[in-house]
Amino acid sequence: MSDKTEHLHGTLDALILKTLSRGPLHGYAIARWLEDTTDGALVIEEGSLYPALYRLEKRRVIEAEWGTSELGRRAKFYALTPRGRAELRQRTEEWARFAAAVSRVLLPVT
Amino acid sequence: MSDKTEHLHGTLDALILKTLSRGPLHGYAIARWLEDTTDGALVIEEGSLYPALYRLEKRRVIEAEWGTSELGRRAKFYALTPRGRAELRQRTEEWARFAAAVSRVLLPVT
DNA sequence: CGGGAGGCCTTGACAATCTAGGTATCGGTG
DNA sequence: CACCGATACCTAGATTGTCAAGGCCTCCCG
Repeated sequence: MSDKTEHLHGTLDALILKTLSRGPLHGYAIARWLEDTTDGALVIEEGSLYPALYRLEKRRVIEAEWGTSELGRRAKFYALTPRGRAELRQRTEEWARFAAAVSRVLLPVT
Repeated sequence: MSDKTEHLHGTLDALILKTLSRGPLHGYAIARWLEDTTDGALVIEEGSLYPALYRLEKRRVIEAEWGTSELGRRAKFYALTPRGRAELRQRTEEWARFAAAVSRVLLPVT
């Protein structure tokens, strides 16, 4: 239905961090939230999501804790660490610069 | 000096096509032009560029012809095919949607 | 003569994503 | 009751595209 999401490359981490910046969430909810708030423009495959979460946890930019979801299911909640906030700031800035550069090239009508 | 350009993933093809949309250029000039017009925000490594050009040529969205550069050197000039123009349109649209979605998530201050 | 810039190319490593599976629980429906 | 879809997690393997680092050749300039 929608795009090749290969674009995500290098962006997923930032998206996850940003999603968590409004409070802890479990993995499934992160994917849901991203897809919902972008009206399906972003599709987060579970095969990308969980490895990404694991990476981020290992680098201590997020931390995990088992809990119970809104629907009463066992779920692992992730929260941003201070390092995570710092990294989010930096990644966001990188994205902004990159996106601006690409848009400057791509969007002008020739 | 500048960013990790890993972001390029999936975007390089579109950037090349767009660069060629203003007329044939040789590989080296494509990289130069992209870096210049983005003030160095985009850095195109030759190890990414030439494989990309080869891919695009094989898919017949660009075609190559040997010629002579402005400086009198042997150089391979690439030109957009009709299929290339179509693909450029499509890729540009995809990028726009993707970038809009990511920006919508990433840029709001929380 | 040496070196840098212009030009092209390739090999191998690496990193991130996707595909496609798997597990388990719960709620609703035929 | 049997089943299926949604919720929730996880993983192995293939794929892909980028990067790093090299090599090649020619021209020009100091």
